[in-house]
Amino acid sequence: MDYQYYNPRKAALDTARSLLTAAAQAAMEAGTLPKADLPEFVVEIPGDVKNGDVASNLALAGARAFHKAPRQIAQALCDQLKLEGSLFDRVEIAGPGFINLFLGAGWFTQVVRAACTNPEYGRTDAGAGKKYNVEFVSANPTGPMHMGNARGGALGDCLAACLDWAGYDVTREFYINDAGNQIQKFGKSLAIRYLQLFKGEEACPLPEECYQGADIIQRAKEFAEVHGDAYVNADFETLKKDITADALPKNIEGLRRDLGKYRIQYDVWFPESTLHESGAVQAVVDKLLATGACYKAEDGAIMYRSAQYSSKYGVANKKKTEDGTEEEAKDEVLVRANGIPTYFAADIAYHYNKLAVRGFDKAIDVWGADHHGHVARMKGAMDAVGLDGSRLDVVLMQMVNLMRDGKPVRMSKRTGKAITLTDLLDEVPIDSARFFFNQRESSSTLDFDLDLAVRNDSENPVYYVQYAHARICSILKKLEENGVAFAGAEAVDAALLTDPTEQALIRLLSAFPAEIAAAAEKYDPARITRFVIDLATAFHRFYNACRILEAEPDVRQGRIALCLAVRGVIRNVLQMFKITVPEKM
RNA sequence: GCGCCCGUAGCUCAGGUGGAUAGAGCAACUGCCUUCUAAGCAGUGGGCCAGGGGUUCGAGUCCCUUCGGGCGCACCA
Repeated sequence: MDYQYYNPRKAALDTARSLLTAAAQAAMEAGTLPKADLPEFVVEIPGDVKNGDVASNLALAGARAFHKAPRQIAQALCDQLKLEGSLFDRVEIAGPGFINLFLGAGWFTQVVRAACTNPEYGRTDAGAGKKYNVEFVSANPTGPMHMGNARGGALGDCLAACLDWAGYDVTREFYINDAGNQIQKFGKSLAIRYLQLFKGEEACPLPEECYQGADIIQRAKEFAEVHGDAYVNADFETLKKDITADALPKNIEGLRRDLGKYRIQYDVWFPESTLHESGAVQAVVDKLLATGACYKAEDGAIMYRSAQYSSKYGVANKKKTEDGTEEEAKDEVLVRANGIPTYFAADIAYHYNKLAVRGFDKAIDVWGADHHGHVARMKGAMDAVGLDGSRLDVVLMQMVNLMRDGKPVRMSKRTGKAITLTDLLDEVPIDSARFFFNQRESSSTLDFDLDLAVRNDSENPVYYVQYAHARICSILKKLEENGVAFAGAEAVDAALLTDPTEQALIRLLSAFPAEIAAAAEKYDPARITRFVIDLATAFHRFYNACRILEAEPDVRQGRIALCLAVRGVIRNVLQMFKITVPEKM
């Protein structure tokens, strides 16, 4: 059998649903149930295995439609269930009328065989090759990256991996904000720092609104080393332009290098400046003017009627006026009176580029929750330019609290400034950082325990998972040394794996492809982190309950297959998330 | 004021489109290595799921509301 894209959990649920549907039809034809439209019903994996492998509430949900007691309906359905040749070999009516189905040994055998032979077990074609663009971090190239970027990097990269494994055609993208106000501010800060080198700080003080970081001084020094004082008496705008041209590429390269160290490789680095240069920004503004979504204000600025497009995607932000009363959300500026477009204008052009020019089916943006106010207007803007706002999804992630000794830490001891991504990675292993940032759903604030992240023991969940992998490698080596070889998946019979820990392990293994698909659908890679911890736990339990080397040969073959399967799944998860996969610890 | 996120064990958190007795880890206590990695496992205790209303066979989950905490409401990005 070909196990490519095999999803055993989905197979079980889909089979159960169609068996029940067929049974309901048969019961209606046989007259044991009155003819009626089939109600909506649930087919699910119960929390407790005593309640079956798959359970359905069809009889409960159908009480009204069939005018019968749920247990009677359940009986009528079970009388018509054709389990022969299906994945199931037993059915039970329980409690108020639940129908509980029990999977046969054949299904368990398939799961183990698939998981131990298919090196890409977990991969499915659920995404049908749709083109998805995941844009994340997109930090300003004007300074170092912060904790939000650290979380966003781990989240975006691992989300992209989940989408890839779920069968989407994924592009990882970084949007370089190399145009606009903050670049002007960047240039001004650099220029002043440069002049200070020759004239002293008193002669040209750095204004409050400029970037205060030491990195700016460093770049100014680098420029001075090459050009000396040649620019001291030059026109200030010329200095700004030339020093920006020198420093900006270095900063972008720095972002690339730091993110690379964090094991993030982008497919596309997209510079905002190209949208201005190519006329793409102008083009969307013209388009919006032509449709009437935009108009020219008295002072010459181009305004966009934001609210009427964004209301579909959420309530528009109300503005508060000085006397405390509210007014309707006012129109937004796309091009200032001085002719310079706002960030929003460029952003519309950028997302238009993703969806219309490059033809992505979906654009997913990972944003800090502090930008949530922009989600509705951005989606609305997609409608306004003639696209579909639902093709843009925004994953909002909440803040990170760094914790040390149980207390939040805000500032770096070394620099006295906010802790940067580089600071974090100097202190904490990259494995821990990537794992920890994906332990919580993005919608929850995340406490990052610095003490825990550096620990080399089982309390650190990343070590716990890695240890399970190393332990399996060690067992397999031991077997090899004892001349015990794996006879191949076809020899595996899961009916011999009857220990509760073995059954639990197989059930978990069976869920892996569905878990990845769910992570992709919900944009939530954290569930894979939790899954792999659960899998490691289930393995350690199995290891303590069952001997492998001394087991009966047929049982031993099954247990070796379990080891291979678990090793493969842990390896796949860690590799997806770009975490080291140690064979020895 | 308006909007978004959160509120579950002492702490950090899980709890598919409502389902059966609300689960882990940490912390506390008790056991398990002459046997494949003890960086592991087993067990014990611990809960008005923030409060109050609703919806129904059935609510931690859905609706309304109150109270706490975080984050936003720029011709910044």
